[in-house]
Amino acid sequence: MNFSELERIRVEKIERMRARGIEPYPTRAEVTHTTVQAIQLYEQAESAGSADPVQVSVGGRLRAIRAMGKVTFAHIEDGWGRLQLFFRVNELGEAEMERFRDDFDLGDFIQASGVMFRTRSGEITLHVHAFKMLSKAITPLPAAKDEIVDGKVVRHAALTDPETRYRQRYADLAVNPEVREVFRIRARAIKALREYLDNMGFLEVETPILQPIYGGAAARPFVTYHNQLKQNLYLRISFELYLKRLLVGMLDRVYEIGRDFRNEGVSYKHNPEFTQLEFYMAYADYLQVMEITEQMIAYVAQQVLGTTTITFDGNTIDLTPPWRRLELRQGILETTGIDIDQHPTAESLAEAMRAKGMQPKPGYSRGKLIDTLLGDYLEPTLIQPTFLYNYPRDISPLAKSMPGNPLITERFEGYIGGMELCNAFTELNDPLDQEQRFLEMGRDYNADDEERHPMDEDYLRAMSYGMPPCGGFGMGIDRLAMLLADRHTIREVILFPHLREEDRPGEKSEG
RNA sequence: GGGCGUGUAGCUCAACGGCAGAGCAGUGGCCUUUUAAGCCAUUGGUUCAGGGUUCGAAUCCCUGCACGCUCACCA
Repeated sequence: MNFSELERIRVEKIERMRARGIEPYPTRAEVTHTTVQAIQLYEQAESAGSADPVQVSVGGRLRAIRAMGKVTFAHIEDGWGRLQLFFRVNELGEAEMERFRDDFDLGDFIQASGVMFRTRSGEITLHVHAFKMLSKAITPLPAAKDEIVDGKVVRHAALTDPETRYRQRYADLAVNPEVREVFRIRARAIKALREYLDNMGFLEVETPILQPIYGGAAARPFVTYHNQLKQNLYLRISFELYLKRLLVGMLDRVYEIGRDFRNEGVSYKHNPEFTQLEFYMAYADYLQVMEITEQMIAYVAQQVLGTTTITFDGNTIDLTPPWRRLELRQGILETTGIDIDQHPTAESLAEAMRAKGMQPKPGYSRGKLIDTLLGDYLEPTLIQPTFLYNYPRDISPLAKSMPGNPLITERFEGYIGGMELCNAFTELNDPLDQEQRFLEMGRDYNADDEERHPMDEDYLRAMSYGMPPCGGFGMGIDRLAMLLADRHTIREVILFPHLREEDRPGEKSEG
């Protein structure tokens, strides 16, 4: 390891400690309470009027040291909270006071034992009678100082550089407690989703991540290779086709929470790998799935935040069911003045768009043009929860057509905060129709090999055994976490988001 | 991939063609109820990398790298 001057000073402290027979990385701790438990214990004793000393042993990272000669104050922080420590020469003696001063730095993990009390200024504090090093930090944490303003911790000069925060998430988490809270929110949301679906009788399953044929979405895959099988495998871009096979096998309600991989550009709402929830429910249609969706999201918000009203990007958003339902055609008509029903062909629709001063991509299908209208004009306006429903068939190859209108499918997408959150439909379960859709898709993408999807023969074989009518649902968990934690880029809700490889010392990067 | 922007001490930031600085952190000292403790002293720099212009470059120009924003792409 290459050490900076600051680090070298700490390494020398380690050597001095070892020379004195003190282990800077002891094998075991003897911690009896968390910081928060220690404070609660004292508050209980206080309100009960007990005179018995409240003895605790706590562990945590040193976040502040205020040495004042014969007395020293410090704050430690553990995963639950923070606690002030009070060291006084009267109890510890000169030698121990000196040992603390010489051996300990900000960032070190310390164990402290003693009796809880209140200082003159009223802060519940541990009066330290004994302490030991639990783990010596060599690298100083990105410095930050705290100020208590109206009972809230205000952190000054915290680590803010996004590159450092993402590359060294451990340091980010260590000094920015609100970042830790984001990932607690995320974990609670996933737990609540599981609870909700489990209570409905859904079975959680795991399906292949390495797939011989990828499908279920339109995205370029990551490709890998199995040496013994001598074949290419693809990292899944969705779970859909495998989960629906399970309905053929009489697992009527299944869901999976896991990682999808899409070899596409990154943005504030796209990461190459992201977490998805998909569920499939036999004998349900997209209207029932719609109701489940709004109930489920409201449940999750209630469990995670204790309310169904959230704040996202400055907007107050009410997740209470029922959510607004807006036919896609109507939504586009209202935001652009274009009635897609009046334009049954791509040419006609493109002409209408040009008449409005838009620049539709040449060669786009009618469905892709509609998707452009949706993404560019309608989506940003959908701040309050909204279900857009009834999508064109040619951009919905796995969804069932509406009875009596083969060009429209029973599909909806849920939008919140101007962002697509989920996508669902009445699943296509007619194997002959499905084969036809695959063929149409192949034609659409014939020109561009990268986007063309291979025909999944085994999926058709499964469906030809008979698939019950069913509703299916997919949702980006990262985006849900963004909404619940009020974070505006996906990297803030992914612990280790992808960044370009870091320049390594000694290696010249080639132009 | 395109456009715009950023890159200076461990962290947060100044200096914008003329001696590379501050606060915090660090180091040494004083201080027995502090809490962004205070006071005194002090260390610390390949100014992202490489090239160019200039008497002189952190500053201007070029190239590269990384990051951010944005556009494109992403049923």
